[in-house]
Amino acid sequence: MAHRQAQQRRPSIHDVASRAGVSAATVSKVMQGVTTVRPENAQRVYDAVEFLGYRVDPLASDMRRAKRRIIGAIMPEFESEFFGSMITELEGLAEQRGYTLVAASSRESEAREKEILARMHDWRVAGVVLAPVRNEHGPAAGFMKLNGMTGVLIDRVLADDAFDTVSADSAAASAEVARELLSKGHRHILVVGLGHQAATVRARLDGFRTKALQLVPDIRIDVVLSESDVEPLRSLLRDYFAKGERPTAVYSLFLKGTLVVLSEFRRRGWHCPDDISLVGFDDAEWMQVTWPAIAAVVQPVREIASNAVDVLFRRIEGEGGPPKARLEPCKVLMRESVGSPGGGPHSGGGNRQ
Amino acid sequence: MAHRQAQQRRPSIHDVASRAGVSAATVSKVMQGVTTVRPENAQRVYDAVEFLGYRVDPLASDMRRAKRRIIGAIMPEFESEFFGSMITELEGLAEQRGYTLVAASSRESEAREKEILARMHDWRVAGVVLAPVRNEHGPAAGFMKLNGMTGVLIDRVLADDAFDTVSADSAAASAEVARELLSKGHRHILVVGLGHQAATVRARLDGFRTKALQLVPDIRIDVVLSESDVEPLRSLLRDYFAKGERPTAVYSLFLKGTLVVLSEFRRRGWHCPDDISLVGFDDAEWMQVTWPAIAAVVQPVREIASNAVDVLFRRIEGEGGPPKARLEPCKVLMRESVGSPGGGPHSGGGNRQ
DNA sequence: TTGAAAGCGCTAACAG
DNA sequence: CTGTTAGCGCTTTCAA
Repeated sequence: MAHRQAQQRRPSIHDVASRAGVSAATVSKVMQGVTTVRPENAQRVYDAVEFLGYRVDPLASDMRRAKRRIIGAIMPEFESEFFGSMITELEGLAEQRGYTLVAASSRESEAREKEILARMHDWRVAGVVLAPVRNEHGPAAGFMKLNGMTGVLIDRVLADDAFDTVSADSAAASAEVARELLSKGHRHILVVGLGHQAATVRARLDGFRTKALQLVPDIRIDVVLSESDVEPLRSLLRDYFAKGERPTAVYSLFLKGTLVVLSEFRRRGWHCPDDISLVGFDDAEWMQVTWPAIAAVVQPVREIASNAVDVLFRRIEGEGGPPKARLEPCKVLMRESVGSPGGGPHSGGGNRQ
Repeated sequence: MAHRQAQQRRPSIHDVASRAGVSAATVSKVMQGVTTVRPENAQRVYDAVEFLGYRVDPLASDMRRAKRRIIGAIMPEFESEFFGSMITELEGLAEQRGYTLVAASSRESEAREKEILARMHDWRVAGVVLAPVRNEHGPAAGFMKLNGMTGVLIDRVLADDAFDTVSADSAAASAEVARELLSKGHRHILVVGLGHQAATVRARLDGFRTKALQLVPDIRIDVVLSESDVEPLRSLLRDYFAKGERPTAVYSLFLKGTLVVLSEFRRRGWHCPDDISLVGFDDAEWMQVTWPAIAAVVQPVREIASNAVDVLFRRIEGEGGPPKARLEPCKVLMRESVGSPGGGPHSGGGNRQ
């Protein structure tokens, strides 16, 4: 029970000390669970703490310590389920270790990414979980390196010579998508992506292409990549289909791409899977309630988050050694949006989920 | 240009002071833009700052100031577009004012909400933007009140006697949905909601019902409310339809409800709008690319965020007066999921995008 | 086992 | 206009 009324100033360690009749140093020790305090005194401290409703000021406390118990997280956006859950996970994990997470969105801008990082450096964060906008070679990673910050890179990265990385095994997942689509009989497939995310998009594309060519050497794979932004993709795609191209399946390498593809299908009046099949990288809750349900590659958010945090704290605690690159396996959920080419209505058998 | 190499210790204000040949106090003044410093000295400080790559430590600085330039944000979740954009907006707004945003997810738990708040209080945040799990009367708001914290309540709130509130005008939006559905000829409508969000769900329900009854006194409105969680809603809904109920339209009062409704439609093989119409509170990107596109009420995220921050800073700066309750107008986007009852295939005319 | 003293990095009050 | 002094709230030697 807090006995103080809505107070002006919160009680400080000295208030506790004087009420308990000990020194601030002793209170500090008790609060940190040091065992060399006489039980009698400890009890007096506990009583005073309870009476005053005292709580340690974590910032003041960090001020004196070596490292601050804060970790930073920088994501390209907060609006998607993927990064939203990522932040939720990271926050929980940080909290478990007695750290506070400060999260910021780079809003897909490398410039902003670097500014945020500089601000986090000002905050003397103990470490940073950075999901770079583009890849591991951006200015933000450079800044971290230059300033000797400790951090881990996630998501749109493959491997780095300065930082540990944790990401989804895009290549393997894409290979599996290739296997699934080819096994359904698709022989002309369009792959849609965003070029500037280099690292991962490349891995996804290569993983898909390599496996596909290995299984069916004369498979036809078209690629529509938008270099910079999502919007151009819309017209590139429109042009592609306007030329009369008629692949039997589309594999979108990222979530917004899947939305763009769907909206292009709408425009042309095509339905999945009767007119064309679709698989997207990145799952979302709505994909299983729409009709048809959209097949998707599910990234293991929890695994990525927990590995990232593990690795990060290992570095924070001073563990050395060369940076490691972790890849976490994805799940591929084939849903109704995938059928057999030419299957037509009510014949696209073999759908799971 | 920073001339230091990857340093062990960041330069402090004293390093700058001694290099510039002035006192720390003078450096502090220069950094804060105080104009009463002799230009010559100011220049020496700037030079030293640049040479050393010095940046003020915001935490140390706050330590001495009255208030810390940190504001906290607590959202029920980060996974949805709504709260994701909310955080993005809040972060940007806080940053504009030189504040850092510390965000946390209560994960739909009032217990956790209160814990987070206590931690933020420990941090001596200048203010809090709280989107309560349930409503303005939860334990978290009580905690804030009790501890004299300054804050603003958003989203699932209507009005409070201790804090300013900012939320979407759910009632007005729901009235508009009623008007739209009735004008299309619907006379039997199911409303689906989650009871425990009391404040807003009640407003949405009442807004809808009042307007509907006013327009068509003998309209039939069924209500399926799940008290606690989303999952029970699924079976309640199943039972409802199993009884043979056959409304011509469904209005879901919250996003997850819309997903549940859609998935129930799937299960029964019903298509919108031919078999039944659907409108959901809360918009999402995917809703305009699915087939049919889902009609939705769009909450004005930016307006809510910017008003919340305005109001909050006004309080932080000591402005008095009774708490105000703001309601921001929503947009209702009627899309293909809404047609006329009995319209059947290709006759659900009058759809707008 | 304890507490006095010395700060962490910064700012504010007040002499000079 | 500038520097000295005195802290913010806490932790950490280190001597007692």
